[in-house]
Amino acid sequence: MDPKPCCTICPEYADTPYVGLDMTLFIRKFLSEEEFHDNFNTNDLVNKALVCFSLEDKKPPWKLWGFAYNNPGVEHAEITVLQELSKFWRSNCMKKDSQYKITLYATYSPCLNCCEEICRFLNNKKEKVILNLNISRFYNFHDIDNKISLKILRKYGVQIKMMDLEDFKACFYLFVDPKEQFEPCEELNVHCERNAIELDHLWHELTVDLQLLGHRHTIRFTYDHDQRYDLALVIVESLWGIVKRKMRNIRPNNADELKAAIKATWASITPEQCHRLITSMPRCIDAVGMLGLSEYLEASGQQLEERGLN
DNA sequence: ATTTTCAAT
Repeated sequence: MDPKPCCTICPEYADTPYVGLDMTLFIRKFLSEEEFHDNFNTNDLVNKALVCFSLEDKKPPWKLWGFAYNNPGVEHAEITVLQELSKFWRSNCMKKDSQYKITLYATYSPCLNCCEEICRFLNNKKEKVILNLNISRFYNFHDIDNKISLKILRKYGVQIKMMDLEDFKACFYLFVDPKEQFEPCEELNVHCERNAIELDHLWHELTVDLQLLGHRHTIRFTYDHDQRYDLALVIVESLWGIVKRKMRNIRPNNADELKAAIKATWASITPEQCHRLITSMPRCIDAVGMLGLSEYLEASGQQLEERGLN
């Protein structure tokens, strides 16, 4: 059995010199029923990722659709899909006043890098683009980055949902052919419910992985739902890569100490680093400006002033 | 952790 997906390249791309993508992208092709069940499966171990995608404007039919697998060691599936969408954007006249909707059904939640690429993709669009991301299971949720990245995506307005029975069904009927009746895999509802709860927790918690700081266990603590605090923490989280490096030698003993350490670390972030955040996350910073959160951004007040946000 | 996770200890 070949563990890789069947490797026929779409005829219309047969002479396209794709590097690293030629075996993983399928445009206007349906999944086989077997592929669907192998990948959109909440029970078995799956060491590959699959993303089904569709692009539509206000009226049907889909402008572009298909699916992509990851290219082992080269590219995650999301990147392949984004590249294809970008290519479509470049080679078609997109109407500025139109509203585009991208729907993704992904077997794994996107990693930090993929989330950043999704943000970049959305940032580059002048048109209104709604992105619906339906996820079948979490990707390596032990790694804090894969949680924080979802929060960043959400702040960007991406509609994120852990797939429920209806979503699996919808994905099946949209992307599989030939197909029989949809058969949910065992325990699907149980897994879906757990996933939905997990995602809801994620939205309402600041999760900090103390393993990174030399502790053995991950500590999860909730913060209040005050929107200002929420946003401030999301900004801290978005800078987590920097914070992580800066906090290497700090050993907080409890959640309060940890919070204080994060706050202090945040305050020590340089304007240059903050500038990088501002340019990569304008929507987040806009929200900060609107809500008068600049006190949380003292270290970068200069940058905010320049942009007229405080 | 529910968890072998976009492979390859």
